[in-house]
Amino acid sequence: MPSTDWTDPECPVARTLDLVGDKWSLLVIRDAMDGARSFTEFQRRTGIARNILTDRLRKLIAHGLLAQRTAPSGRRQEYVLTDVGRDLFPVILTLRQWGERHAFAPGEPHSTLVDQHGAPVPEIAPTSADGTLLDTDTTHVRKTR
Amino acid sequence: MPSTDWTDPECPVARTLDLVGDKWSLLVIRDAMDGARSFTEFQRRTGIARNILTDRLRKLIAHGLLAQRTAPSGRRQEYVLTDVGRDLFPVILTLRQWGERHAFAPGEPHSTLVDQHGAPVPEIAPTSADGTLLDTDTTHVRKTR
DNA sequence: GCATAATGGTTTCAATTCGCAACTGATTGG
DNA sequence: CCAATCAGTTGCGAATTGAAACCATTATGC
Repeated sequence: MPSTDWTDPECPVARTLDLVGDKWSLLVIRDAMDGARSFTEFQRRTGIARNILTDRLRKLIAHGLLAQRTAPSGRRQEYVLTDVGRDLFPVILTLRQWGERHAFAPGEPHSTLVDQHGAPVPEIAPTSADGTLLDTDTTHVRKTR
Repeated sequence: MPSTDWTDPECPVARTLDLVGDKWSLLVIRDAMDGARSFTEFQRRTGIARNILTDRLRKLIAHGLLAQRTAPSGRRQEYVLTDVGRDLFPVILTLRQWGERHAFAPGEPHSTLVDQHGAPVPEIAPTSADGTLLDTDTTHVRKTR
């Protein structure tokens, strides 16, 4: 099932980017997480061209991030996140938080992610098992042995 | 300085993707985080075409994620992450962890991110202020007021 | 019952992006 | 001086993208 020619086969970052590493795929995922179900709804929210939307939906389905099914009501199609797709939540969240920090002028308004009680979602901070903060300087990649 | 025509101006996710939402930019960032400094080193690690690498380095510099400077030793150029670029660490990490979970067959080997003591970096789990786990179902976007 | 719109596409075609390969110009090493 | 390396630039064909038009089914209005 998976695409066999990875950009960098043993790097998980590169494999993920081979699957969703373009602007539209991740925006489709974002909107699916926020409740979009139908072709037209994705098109309206993202503003993506329809042929590209067709292509991206197919690819996401082919890779198991979305499932296509006939809507319970009429004969509509609907596109819902699978568990695999839903598991991109931390990716979308970190993209959002970076954007909030660095892609807006100070004081410029933007949408916010809130929990069930309406409280803003706290910023994600990668920590080691012992609780110390992790960043570029305190981690490194160990190649496959 | 920033690009003025955003795909979706008030969504931080969309803004971030406008800046780094392509495969190559994020792979360059990944390699910069893992120690790459020179044009040739980026080219060797990513396998990217050189004209595309030129373009991506320029864009990342223009948006303030990379800084270009003359290397301390000779008269070589080097490209180093700014604080803004370094702050993409959680994004790269979540992309990596999703890939580890879903883009490899069970038992298939892949590189791993470890901390200074060689311990694997734990998986990131978004939590609310009170410590409860957050996901797609327990959060939603609040539009700008 | 007929017109009209929406839904989920496909087709067409122009523009953009991509990547290979060749060339450049400035250094560096021997 | 000669060869190699570095950091590109240029040219060009191929692949990808995007806007708009078209199409075949259902729904909906009146």
